[in-house]
Amino acid sequence: MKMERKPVRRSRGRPRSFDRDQALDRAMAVFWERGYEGTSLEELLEAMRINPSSLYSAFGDKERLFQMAIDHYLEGPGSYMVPILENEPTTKGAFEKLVRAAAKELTRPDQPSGCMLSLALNHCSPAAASVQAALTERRAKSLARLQARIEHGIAEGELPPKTDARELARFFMTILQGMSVQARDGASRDSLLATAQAAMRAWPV
Amino acid sequence: MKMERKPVRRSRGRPRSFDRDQALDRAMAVFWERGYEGTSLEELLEAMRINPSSLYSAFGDKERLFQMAIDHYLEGPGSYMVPILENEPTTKGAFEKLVRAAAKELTRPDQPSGCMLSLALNHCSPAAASVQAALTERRAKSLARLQARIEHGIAEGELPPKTDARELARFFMTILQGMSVQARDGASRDSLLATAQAAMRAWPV
DNA sequence: CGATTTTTGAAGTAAATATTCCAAAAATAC
DNA sequence: GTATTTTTGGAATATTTACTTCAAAAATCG
Repeated sequence: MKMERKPVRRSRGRPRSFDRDQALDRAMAVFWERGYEGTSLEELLEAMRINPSSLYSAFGDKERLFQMAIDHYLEGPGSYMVPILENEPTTKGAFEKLVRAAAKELTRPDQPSGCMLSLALNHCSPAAASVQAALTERRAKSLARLQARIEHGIAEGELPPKTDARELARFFMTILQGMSVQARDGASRDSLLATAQAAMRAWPV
Repeated sequence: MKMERKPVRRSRGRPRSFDRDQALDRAMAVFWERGYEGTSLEELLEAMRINPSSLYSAFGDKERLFQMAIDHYLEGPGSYMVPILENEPTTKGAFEKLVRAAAKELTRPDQPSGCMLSLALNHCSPAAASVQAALTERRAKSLARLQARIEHGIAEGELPPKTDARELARFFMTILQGMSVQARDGASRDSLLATAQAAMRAWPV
C-alpha cells in the first residue's frame, strides 16, 4: 500500500508540483547549517528546488518558514530526547543516556553539527526579535522537560530532597548547549562523549 | 598627568578627528551584541560616530574591524581568565574561581551578555569563512590555556596521573560556552553560579 | 607662504536582499 | 467546453548592504 503523492482530496486549482514536506525538510537543513539570518532566500530556493511564488504561497515568508523548520526539526532530528526522558527507568540513567545520545546526535556525519535550536539566533537584530521570542519559548519548554524528570526523581527518592530541580536542569541545558558549540567548532564525537561522562560526575549524591 | 588626545608624534596630513581606541571599543560593543553578520555598517558608523571614509581608512574593512574588535575584547572584557589561571595556587581552586568569575562576567549589566568569542559565528556563511578561521584559532588558544593549567596540576600531583587533560579542558570549555548561551537566553547570574558549582562536582578525584 | 600629505563628509555605486507581480499552466466544477 | 480556482515561472521591485569616490579641510614641511 504505497501512496502516490499527496493522498489528500484535491481542492480546485492547479495541484502543487512539489512535496511540501520534502521542501520543508530541505529548508530545515539549510537553516540548521547557516542560521536564520545567515540563510538567503536564494539559498533556500535552490535547496528547496522551488521558485519564489511557490515558497511564499506555501510557507508565507522567510520568518514563518523558519518557524516551521524549527518545529520540523523538533519533531524530527531534535526529538531524540523525549523518549529517553520518558522511558528510562531511573532519573540518573535517563540523564546519562541523554547526554550520551546528545554527543552522538550532535556529531552525526549526515547532519549539520550541533542542535538547531541551541545554535539559532544567539545574536538578535531588531528585525529578528519576534523569531527569537519563539525560540526562547521552545528552549524554555526543553528546560521544563528536564526539570520535570528531575522533580519526578526527587519525588521518587532517587535524588536528595533538597535538590534544586530547576538549577540541575539548567546545568544539563548548559552542557547540551555547550556541546553544540563544541560540535560546531569541530570537536569529535569522542570528545563530546568524554564531556558527557564528566558531566555525569556532577550528578548529586 | 593626563594626556590630551593621542600623544604620538604627528605625521604629516590632517589629524584624525576621533579617538581610534574609543571607536574600536564602540565597534566591539556592537559586534558583541549583534554578531558579525548581524551588524550592519550603518549601525557601526552610528555607534562609532564616524563616517565611512574614516572607518575604511582607519580599519580596512568590516572583516578586519571585526578581528580587531575580537582582539580588543580578548585584551579587555575577555581577559579575566588569564590571571586566574596563572595566579591561583591550586589547579582546582583556579577552575573554581574561573567558573565563578565567568558566571559573573557573562551576566554583567553594563555589558552584552555572554562571551563575545563563544557566541560569534556559530553559523558560518561562505562569505564569513575566513573570519571564522580566525575565531577557531582563538578558541583553540583559549582551550590550550585551560589544558596547560590542568597538565600543570597533573605534574604537581594535584590530579590523578591518568587524567586526560585535553578532555577535562574541553569539559570546562563546554561549560563556559554553554553558560554564554544561557546568559544570552536570559539566565540570571545566580543560575550561572549554580551551574558553576555543579560543574565543580565533576572535578576528578 | 606654498607644496604636500592625510582625513573628512557627503554623495554615489554596484550587488544582494526579501518580496511581489502577472500572465500562463493545470487542475476541478458546472 | 467554458468558467473558476490555484500554482507556476520568471521578471520586476524596492530596500539594504558593503564599499568607493572626490573635492574640501586641516595639518606639517621646506
